[in-house]
Amino acid sequence: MPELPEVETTKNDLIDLGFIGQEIVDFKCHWDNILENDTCQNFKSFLVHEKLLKLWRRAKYIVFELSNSKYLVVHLRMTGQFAKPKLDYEHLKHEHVHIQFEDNRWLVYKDTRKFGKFTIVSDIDAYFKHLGPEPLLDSFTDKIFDQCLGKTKGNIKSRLLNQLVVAGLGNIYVDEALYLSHILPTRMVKDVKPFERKLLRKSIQKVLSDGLDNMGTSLGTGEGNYLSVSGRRGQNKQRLKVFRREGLECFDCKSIILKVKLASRGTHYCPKCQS
DNA sequence: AGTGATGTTCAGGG
DNA sequence: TCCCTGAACATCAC
Ligand SMILES: [Zn+2]
Repeated sequence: MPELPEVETTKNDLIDLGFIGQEIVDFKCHWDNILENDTCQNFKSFLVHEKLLKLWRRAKYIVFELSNSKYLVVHLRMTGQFAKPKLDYEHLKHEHVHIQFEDNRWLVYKDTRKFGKFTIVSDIDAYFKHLGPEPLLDSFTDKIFDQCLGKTKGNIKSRLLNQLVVAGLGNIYVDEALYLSHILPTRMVKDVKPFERKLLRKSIQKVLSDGLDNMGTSLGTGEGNYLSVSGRRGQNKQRLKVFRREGLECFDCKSIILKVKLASRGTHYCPKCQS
């Protein structure tokens, strides 16, 4: 269930697989709903003979830039991941998309819950136009963040989960950033003061860059657990201060971390450090 | 065994 | 405009 650090790590690991510069020679899909805007046959005829020029990320999307000036955009949603490439084609459980490159290796997309999406995009700027700013760029300033947050009616957590406000945050890193900022997730956006907005912007960058340094957060061991390319675990779980720590002591004040439901999501906070 | 929860997003409706 | 709900699915912990 990848957020920005997990998607960035996956993208970086995909680059390391060495497919850039190669032509796509075959394409198979076994679950049509993963293909967003066309049939498997059309994806295949569109992709085959095109060269992979670049791999990059925007928000939680991975972009495969192709030689026909078009883009294969992949969203991992909850459980999407890329398996270790293999020379011989096989179709294992939970594997839904297979892309073969000219060195004959198959790039394998697996997705336990099948929520992931592959989309062919022509106008990439238009496709991403609605998204909020990239929080790890220098252009993500206090002023920009303040403008994006606005003074809207709802609570701060829901606001931060909205990809149109800030791109790339998800449930883990929102809870963590709010903890570092001493702000309760339930606080109304309009009640988040200017100095708190500055601290929140810094905290967002802190939790995301720490997450990235640790190659993402792998929480469990089951099928739905986040893993980067070839099944490598992220190491960021040990750094989490509140997420999935309900019932345990706050590292700062020793209060018991609480968990409630907010924005239809499990939400973790310290009742003493956050207000 | 049944029930609710799970790291995402989208559409629909109040 | 904003947010809640349900849906898209499979697995896991009670
Ligand atoms: Zn505390």
